[in-house]
Order: sequence, then C-alpha cells, then structure tokens
Amino acid sequence: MPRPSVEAERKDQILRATCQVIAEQGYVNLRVSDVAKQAGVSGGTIHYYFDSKRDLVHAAFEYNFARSLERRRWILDSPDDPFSRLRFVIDSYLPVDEETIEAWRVWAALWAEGLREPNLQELNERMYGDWRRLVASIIRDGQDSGQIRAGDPVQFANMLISMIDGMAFQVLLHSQNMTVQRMKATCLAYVDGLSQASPSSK
Amino acid sequence: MPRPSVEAERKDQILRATCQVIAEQGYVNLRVSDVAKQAGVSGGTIHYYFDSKRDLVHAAFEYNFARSLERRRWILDSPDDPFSRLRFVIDSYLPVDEETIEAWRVWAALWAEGLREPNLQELNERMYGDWRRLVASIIRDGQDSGQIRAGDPVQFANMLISMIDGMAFQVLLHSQNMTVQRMKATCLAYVDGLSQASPSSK
Amino acid sequence: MPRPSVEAERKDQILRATCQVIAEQGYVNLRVSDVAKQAGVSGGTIHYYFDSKRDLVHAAFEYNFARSLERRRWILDSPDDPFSRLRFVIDSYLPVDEETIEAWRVWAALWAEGLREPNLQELNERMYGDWRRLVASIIRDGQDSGQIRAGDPVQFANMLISMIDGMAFQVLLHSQNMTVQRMKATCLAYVDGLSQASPSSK
Amino acid sequence: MPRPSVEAERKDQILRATCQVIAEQGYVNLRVSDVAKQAGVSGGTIHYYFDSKRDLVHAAFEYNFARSLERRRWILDSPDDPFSRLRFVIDSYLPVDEETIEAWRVWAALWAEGLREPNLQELNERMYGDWRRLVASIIRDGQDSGQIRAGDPVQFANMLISMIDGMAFQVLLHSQNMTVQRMKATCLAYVDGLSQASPSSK
DNA sequence: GATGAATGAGTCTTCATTCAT
DNA sequence: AATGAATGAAGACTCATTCAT
Repeated sequence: MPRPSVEAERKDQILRATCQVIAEQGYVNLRVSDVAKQAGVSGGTIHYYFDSKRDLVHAAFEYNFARSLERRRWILDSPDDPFSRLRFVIDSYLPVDEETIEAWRVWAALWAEGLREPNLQELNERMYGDWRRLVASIIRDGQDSGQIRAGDPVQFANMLISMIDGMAFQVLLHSQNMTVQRMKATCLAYVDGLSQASPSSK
Repeated sequence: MPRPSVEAERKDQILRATCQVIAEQGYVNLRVSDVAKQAGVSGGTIHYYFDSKRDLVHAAFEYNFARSLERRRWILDSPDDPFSRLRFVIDSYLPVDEETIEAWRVWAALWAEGLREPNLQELNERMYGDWRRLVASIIRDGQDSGQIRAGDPVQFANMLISMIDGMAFQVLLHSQNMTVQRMKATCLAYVDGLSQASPSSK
Repeated sequence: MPRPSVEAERKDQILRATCQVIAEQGYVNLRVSDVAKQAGVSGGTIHYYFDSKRDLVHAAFEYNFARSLERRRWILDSPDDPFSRLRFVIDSYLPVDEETIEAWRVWAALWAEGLREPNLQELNERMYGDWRRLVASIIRDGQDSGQIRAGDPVQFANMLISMIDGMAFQVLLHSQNMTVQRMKATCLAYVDGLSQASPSSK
Repeated sequence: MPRPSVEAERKDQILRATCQVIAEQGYVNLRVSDVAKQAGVSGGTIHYYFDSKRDLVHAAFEYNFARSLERRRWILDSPDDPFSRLRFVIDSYLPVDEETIEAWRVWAALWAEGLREPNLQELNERMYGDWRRLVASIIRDGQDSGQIRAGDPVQFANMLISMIDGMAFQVLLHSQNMTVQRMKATCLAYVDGLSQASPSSK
C-alpha cells in the first residue's frame, strides 16, 4: 500500500535534481537520464511522474521560482526598517552561495526558454510579479515613514530589480568588470539614492 | 580565378541566417539544416565553412554583438549633448523593431549558453565592456560639461545598462507589467535623475 | 525481476551478428544498421550495449578469436598421437566450411585494422599467443615421444601457423594457384617433414 | 599546350601519395582529400585523373605490387648462388625499412579488401603469381645445381612465401613473440632445411 | 510504484563527387 | 589542367519515450 505522500516526496526529489542539472548543464544539454541519475532513480521513474521532458523542466522552473520567493518571504515580514530590508533583498540575490547561484542559473534557462513558451511567460508574469510587489511594498513602507523620497514605488522597484537581474547575469558570466562586490556596491548606491536627503546632493 | 571574397561573403550570409534562426527558435531547437534553409544553401555548405554546430553558433554570437555595437557607434560620435545621447542609447535598445528584438533574443541565447562556455564569457567580457565604456564615456562628457551630477561614471553606466538588460528581458517575455513604454519611461526617469539639478522630486 | 542474463545473451547475439556482417562485407562497409538487422534488433539497441561502432567491432574481434580457440581446445586434450593432432590442427583451419571461412574473414579484418590499433595488437598478442603455444605443445609432445625431430618447437610452430595464415589468405582470395587442396597438401608435407626420419637432423 | 607526360607524372605522384595514406591510415579511414593533401594537389585533381575513390585505390594497389616486384627483379638475374638469392628474398621482405613496411601495409589493405573484390583477386593472382614463380625458379635453379634437395619447387616456394606473409603480419602487429629477428631466423632456418644435406625426401 | 531494456525518430557530421571558372 | 566551392546522400549516434515485468 503506497504511502499517500510518496508521490509528493518523489516529485520533490526529482524537481530538486532537475534544478541541479539545469544549473550545471543548462537546458540545451539536459538529458532526462542525467536527472534520473542525480535523483537516484531510474529513467522510467521520471516519466512515471512527468509526462514529458518539457513538463519536467517547466515544473522545475516553477519549483525554482517558488522556492526562491519562499526563501525571501521573511524579508517582507521583517520588523526592520525599509532600508535594511532593501539591503536584505540585495544581499539575498547576490550570487555568492551555491544555492543562490543555482537559482540564478535556472532563471537564466527559464528566461532563455521563455522567449518562445507562453506557459513560461505566464509563470514569469506570476512569480516575477510577486517579487516586484514585494520590493515595491517595502519602498512604499519607506515612503510612508518618510525615509524614502517621493516617486512611483513600482518604478523604483523595477529599477532595482532589473538592475539586480542585469548585473547578476554579468557576475554569472564571470565578468572581470562586474564582480559580486561591485554588484553589491552598485545596488547599495542605488538604494542610498532613494533616501529623502537623497540624490547625490553632497 | 577565384572570387575575391566568396568566403567572407558566404560566412556573412550564413551568420546572418544563424542569428535569425537563434532568434526565432532559440539555441535549444536550432538545427543546422534550418540555418541552411534560411541561408539558402545546403547543409553541407554550413559545415564547409564552420567545423561544428558549436562553432557556428559561437561565431553567430560574435557577429551579433559586433553588429550591435557597430549600429550604435554613431551615438558616441554624435555632436548632441550627453543627455540626448543617453536617450539615443535607451531608444536604440528598446525592443521595438524587428532588428533590435532579434538582437536581444540572440543575446539571451548567448548569456544562457555563456554560463558554462568560457569562450562565450570572454566574448561577453570583450564586447559588453565596449558597450559599458561607450555609455560611461557619455556620462563622463556630461559630468565634464556640468550637466550630470558627480559620481563614478562607470557605476552610473552599470546601473543604466544592467537596468536596460533586466527590463528588456521582461519585455521580451511579454510581461504585462513591463511593456516597452514602461521600460522607456523607467530608463528615462533614471537618466533624468542623473541631472545636476537632480534630487528628483523636491 | 530482471532476467538474469539479458545483457550477456543480447551481447552475444549482437557479436555473432557483427562477425557475420564483417565476414560478409568487411569492416570498411560495415554499417551499424546492418548489424542491427542481422541481429534482429533495432539500431538503438546496438548502441545500448556498445558505446560506439569501434567498440562493437573490437568486441566482435575478441569474440571471434575466443570462439576460434575454444573450438580447437579439444585438439590439445586429444589422446591421439602428435602427428594426428597436427593434422587436426591443419584440417580445422582449412577454409572449407562456412564457419571457418567466416572466422578467417574476420581475422583478415582484424589484422588489417590492427596495424594501427594498439588495442587490437594486444588482443592479437594474447589470442595468437595461445594458439602458438597450443601448436608448440603438440610438437613438444612429439619430440618427447621421439616422433618429431629435434629443434626449437616454437620455431616449428611458427613456421606451421604462419604458413597456414599465409596460404589461407591466398585461398580466401580465390587464387587459382592456391586451392584448399594444395593448401592442405602443402601443410601436410611440411608436417611430414618434421618426422624423425626426416630433414634437418644433420 | 600540355606536356604529354604530365598525365603519367601526375598519376604517379597521386598513386605514390595514395599508397602512403593507405599505409598510414588504412583503407577504412582513407579520404580522398587526405590523398590530395599528401600529393600536394587539390581534391578536384584526384578526380580529374581517377573516376572514383575505388578506382584510385585499386590503381594504388596495382602500383604498389608492381613497384614491389620491380624492386626485387634483380634477385632473379643475380649471378649469386640459389641459397644466397633465397636469403636476398627473405631480407628484402623483412619489414625493417620504411619502404618495405609501407608496402606490407598496403598489401594488408589489399588482401582485406580483396576478399570481396574480384578485381583485386585478379590483381593478386597475377602479381602474386609472378612473385611465386620468381621464388620457385630460384629453387629450381638450386635443384638443378644439386644444392637443393628434390621436391616440388612450387610447393617449397609456397611454403616459404606463405611463411613470410604470415610472419610479416605478426611483425607488423608488433607482436612481442614475433620480432623481425625471429622472423628472419625462422625463414633462414626453413631455407637451410632445403639443402641437399638435409634429408626430407626419404 | 519502479525499473531498465528496447526503440526509432531526429540530427549532426563526413566525404565522395560535381562543376563553374 | 587544375581548382575549390558546393552539394547531398549516407550513416553514426543520441535520447525521449514506451512498456513488459
């Protein structure tokens, strides 16, 4: 008699493995058999839980996005002041630790693939929207408390998160000109510029 | 008597076709035979000029980057004031016309693939560096003429170009929350914030 | 519950088919798909058990050699007198029956290919050495019993087996001057010359 | 106006190159373009002189055989005694110098290919027959002069040349058990056994 | 639930051959 | 006489997918 949770457990195990393989080898080179090996199951088992390779990868993309948001949900609920929380956001996205780097690499694959996959575009719209709202709400908090200068909080959020995305790619490409340190400094400089006393001034 | 430039001509023709196919179908689905069809030559001809599919795609990435820089070189030499030139930069990168969209899609493939291809990383370093320097030099001009506020011009440049990259991706993913219009407005808002009078609001 | 020996069984089946195809068409014209057809399996199955065409053919060479030795092992243990056993050896190598002709043709392919394949050279060294030792031991027996004249048994063996190889090739090439009958007669004449009464002696 | 001898000259040059390539890479791996490179001409030129790859290789086989016989014709006309001439024969076939090794390797390819090419079988019949007759005539001379014992000279010749062929293969396969020295010693031992002093006959 | 043997469609790649110049 | 650009048929190899056990 099968445990009711076997399926969820097994799927989780397979999706985690899929993310690892995508991060390591990219989508182009991903073979179902590699995922199977990584997950420690047989190739047949993968297809027992996922109808096709496409389904598998799409599910992995969703899994990656969801886990990523989850891992940052605490920032929203943090009692710290908005600036600190924005800095948490930045820190949490710096591609320094294994986990974050893997997540970035999976996003890279998702975006590349999403260019011609409506399903993935919807996924991005949904998940990325959550993420944008999270940042915007922090900014709005800052404006409410008078720490952050006036302006469209969504626009500020878009500037910050798109900046993070753009620089993260360069870091992942091992650019000599864009190291993690410089990425962090640049993001922090942007956030500092949001303060009331703000811009440059000096 | 051999044609003087059959090779250069043919390679160009093939690389242009390769970029089109990458833009349309992505790297994952690119078939050498599709490139051949697009270029109007036989499959054998592709391999006559390029040793492997990998070589072909890498050459196409370089071709795409080079053409992109070339198409924007005029901005550097423009007699217009720095702010106008920054706006030209932004305009030239908005994914509106076919040509620019195609270029963005090829970059997307390059970046996704570059995560594990040192050759592509070097290519990105070289070409993207040129691009960063181009923007930074415009900003430096603006600072010299007193129109742009003080600050590290390279950092400003990095903010702008990474922002462009990040938002362009969302636009290409057909995000409802990030249209071309919003991308343009956001970039322009950032550039406006660079002015001496600056402090945004206030 | 997996069949205990599907793999061994299938490999055997494929190797037998490979030998047949090599014998019929030679290595130059061997197509993996021909082997598949001959073995009654799909092309994919061949690659499921052998990494490459090269691996397949090498394994077939080994298989052919091993089977050949096995088929003659009884001569070594035969209770008959040395001369009879040498005649058995000769008989067993005459390219008359289908099985022996096939084996010769595979050896021909092996030797041609072995000229530049260290792996095949090692294989030949190992297997051919067994074969040489088998013949030499018969000759040694004959010398011990006084039927065969003095002399280096290995040298005698080398003369006999190299003679067999050289003539077999001519027979296989359908030489009018070297028929199976003449080959047999010539080999027997050589063996007869090994008798005590005979040559060398002084 | 083309030199009348250009064709013969060019063909010779190409055939020599073909033999070199066959010797180096074998027939399986021979590419027409390799022959072209080796001959210092273009690929098109090969087909200007030879209708197909098959024709080219067959012509090369003939060329190799003819050159080989020519190089040994002097032994037939030598004023030396039959035993010396047999020793010359043996020496001339030991795979020691580059030229002889190359010739052997081409023969190996010819024989492997000849198993299913009637044209090559005829070629072998013709050329190998010359070679057999050459050796037999030396033996006949020896019998006439009383130096070589009675017996069918063609059978003696077949023993010797097949022995040479068989051992040469083992030498070419770099057998540890069959070195050039041992090959030479074994052949000489066989020839010594042909002397009158040495019984056989009865 | 899970396996892994087997499949065969899909592609890259090779290379003999052709032919305009 | 000679070239080398171009072709396209051929074939090795990959791998998602199926299914009997």
